[in-house]
Order: sequence, then structure tokens, then C-alpha cells
Amino acid sequence: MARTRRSYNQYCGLASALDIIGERWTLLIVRELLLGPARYRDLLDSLPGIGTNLLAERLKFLAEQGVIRRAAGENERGYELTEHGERLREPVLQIAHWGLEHLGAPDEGQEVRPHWGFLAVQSMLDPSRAGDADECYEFRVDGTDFHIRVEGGRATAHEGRCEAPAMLAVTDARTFVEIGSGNLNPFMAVVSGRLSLDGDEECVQRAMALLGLIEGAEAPRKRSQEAVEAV
Amino acid sequence: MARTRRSYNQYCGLASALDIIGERWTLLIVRELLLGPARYRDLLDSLPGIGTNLLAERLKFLAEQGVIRRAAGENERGYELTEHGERLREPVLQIAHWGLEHLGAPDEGQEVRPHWGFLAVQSMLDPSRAGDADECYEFRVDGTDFHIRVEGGRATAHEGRCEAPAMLAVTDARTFVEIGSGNLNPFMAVVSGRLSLDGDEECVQRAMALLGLIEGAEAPRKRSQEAVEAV
DNA sequence: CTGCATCCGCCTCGATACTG
DNA sequence: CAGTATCGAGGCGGATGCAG
Repeated sequence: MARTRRSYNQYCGLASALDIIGERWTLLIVRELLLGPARYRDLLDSLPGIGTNLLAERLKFLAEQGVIRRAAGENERGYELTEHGERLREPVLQIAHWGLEHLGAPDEGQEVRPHWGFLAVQSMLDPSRAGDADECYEFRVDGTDFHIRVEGGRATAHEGRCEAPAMLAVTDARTFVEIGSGNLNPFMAVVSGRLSLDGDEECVQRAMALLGLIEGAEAPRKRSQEAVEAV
Repeated sequence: MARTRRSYNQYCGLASALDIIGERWTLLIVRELLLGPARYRDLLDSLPGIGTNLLAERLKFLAEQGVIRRAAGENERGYELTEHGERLREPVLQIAHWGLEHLGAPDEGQEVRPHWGFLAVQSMLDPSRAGDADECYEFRVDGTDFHIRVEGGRATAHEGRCEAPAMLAVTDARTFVEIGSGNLNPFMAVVSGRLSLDGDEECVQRAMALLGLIEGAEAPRKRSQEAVEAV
């Protein structure tokens, strides 16, 4: 007897979306796949506490709903987002950005993964702050490398290193996310030796501004795009 | 014995956000408050199936976390979003927009509320499509009125009616959301008498285009703002 | 080893009854 | 009207088993 899945039974876009991605762990699975294809074991490792059965069931359901698919690549087996799932990137990044403010100092027993730093950077990136510069900033977080490329007034995040970065930041995942959360000032982190910053001073300033880490210092970050207003 | 709240225990913005707004019903409560302050009873009515205890607990927790507060207004008692909660508007609207595609034809037993139509409009509004026009479009959905004002290249949604609307749409909530979901063509709805459209033809066209209902017809809607790209 | 399925204790959820 | 208290049902978390 096919168990009938729990639903809000509301004819509303949000309720419909939450029927799909509103269950426990689901958006965290999407988060992992936003950072690239992943195998079953990778997902288990990045989601400590999830039951193996739950992960399997979530994956199957998300595939049925067209949010993810089994990666077709030869030696790149595993799961990946479909285009439909990929369209969750923007809202999920914005929610991640919102949630950064709720992070306090890292607690014992709290898991951290270097690639979450990559996610944090993507959520902090404010494209409207990209100036006329044409340069890139590289980050090395616990062995996971990524960079931001500013080009033609657009700022984009990419995996891996880049050539001739205008700024190079080296740190551990915990420190990186703690800076993003606003609980740790990046320059304090340098002073305490937890972060290494190389590059021209102005470039460093631009990189920090691009991530909303300076200029407005402790003020709550706010995305520039206020698309819709309701009164 | 203070019960320790369930948490993902991950030092990550998204996990932190989901610890707050990831539980069942929570984002639907936020949805209701995005549409304006509401009393306890209003929320119960708009969230059929929620337990009274759950609603009370969610409200208390959201207030503790600074997402909502008890409305201070004299005769406007109830709950409302804080500024912090208000910053969930953009991502929540985008998720609602994403979920619209999953809505099929309205099912028996599915609840509909007129103000969800207002939400759908806000999620469908693509500000980049606002042209040079200076006009407004009025909607009357099962007695709930709202309008879109296009002015100075910006499109904003508002409650209530407007003066001299360039377009007036009158329909019921179910039909309205069904059109937004892409399952019902607005002109077919007019033909079948479920929707009444008044106004200059060009204005109607502009209004439909603004909501992504024509031009690309059945193609999946897509927000114009691709803020961050990851490769 | 990967990708699940099964089983079980527990906690959250959903519905109802009850109180200020 | 605005919640609190209570309790059964079911989803979740963890351990284990098993097929490819």
C-alpha cells in the first residue's frame, strides 16, 4: 500500500515548494549538490546525523520531482541538480546569507566542512558591489580552493585556484565561516594568526567590501536587490 | 528540564537558518506575516491542519529568535515580522515562485486563500520587465484587492485598489493561482468566464508580460537576476 | 565498498479537550 | 479569542543487514 506523502494541501506556490523541499535534511542535500555533484557516501559524510534510509528516500523523491538526477558522467557517478533544482540556487543562497547572522562563535560538536566556506562566499557576494576592477581573489580553506573573479562589473565565484590573484586568503573552515557570520573581524583574525591575507592593500579592501565585510562593519548585511516591495 | 531543541549542529549559514525556519509550518507562518500582521486566529484559519499548540510554540520561538514580534499597534494586535524577518521576503518569494511550477490543476480538498494570490503576484513580478509605462493594474480576487504600480521603471505590489487602473482583473482565488502556476492560460480563463479582464489591450499585454504570463508562454519562468554564478 | 531496505526507540506532529 | 495540556500516530535517528 503506497503510503500517501504528507502534504500541506494548499493551492499555493510556497506550500507546494515546501511539500518538496520542506522536509528535514532536504535543503541541506540541495546545498551539497549546489556545490557540485556528489556521491551517496559524500552526502552521508557531509550530513552527519542523517539516517541512511532517510538520505536514500530523500534522493529518490527529489529525483522523482525533477530536482536532482543521477549523474550521468562516466567516472562522475552520484547525484547532481537538474536545471530545475539549479533554480533553487538564488533563494537558497539568500537564506544561507540570512542564517549566517544567527551563527555565534563556533560551538564544540558543531560540524564544519571547507566547502561550506565556498557556499558562504557565494551567499555573501553582492554583485552590485563589483566595481570596474578586473581581478580575482583566491581562497584556500582547509585545502579546498576557490576564487572570486571580478570582470566587466560582474563578480562570480568559481572552484579551484586562479592565476595571479590580487588577493590570497588562507585559513581554516571554522575561521572562514566565523568571519562570514560577523562574529570575527577579518583583520582581527589576521592579528591572531588564524587568517593569512596576501595582496595589495587596496585589493584586499575591495575583496572585503565585495563580501560585505567592511564598510558598514557590524551593520546587518543586506542584499542590494530589493526586487519586490509590498505595502 | 529544558528540552534541548533539535539542531543540525552544523557551522553553516543554511543549516543555522533551517534550525530556525526549517521546521514544519514555520515558513508558512512567515508567509502569512509577509502579507501583513495577523492575529492568532487568522493564522489558524490560514493554516488548516496545524495544531494550536504547534502554532503557539512556533510563534513563541520565532519571537525569541527575533523573526517576529507581537504587533504593538493599538487595535492592531497580533503578530508581525521584525525587520530581520522581513529580510526573508525575497528568498521566500523566490521559493514560492519556484513552487508555482509544481502546482497542477487545483485538487479537491486543497485550500485556497485569496491573499495567496497577492503572494503569487509578488513572486511572479519581474522588476526588470517594468518598462517606461507609468500606470497600475488592479486585481480583485475573491474580495481581496491589490494592485501593481509601475513607475519610474520599477514595479511594486500593494494592497487595496488604485485610482484609474490601466487594467482590472476580477476572478476567484483558485483561478488566479492556477493561472500563475502556468496550468491555465489567462486568455482561456477569460473565454471560459472564470476571469474578467478590462482595460486597453496594450496595457493588458504589458501587465501579463510583467508577470511572465506571456512571451515565452509555457516556458518555465526564470528570474532575470542571476546574481551569483558558480562553476 | 556503494546504495539502499528493515527494524526499533524516541521525539515531533496533529487533533482534541480544556482554561484564562 | 488566545492560548495550554494531553495523547495517539507517524516521521525521524541509529543500528544493522544485504545485494550489486
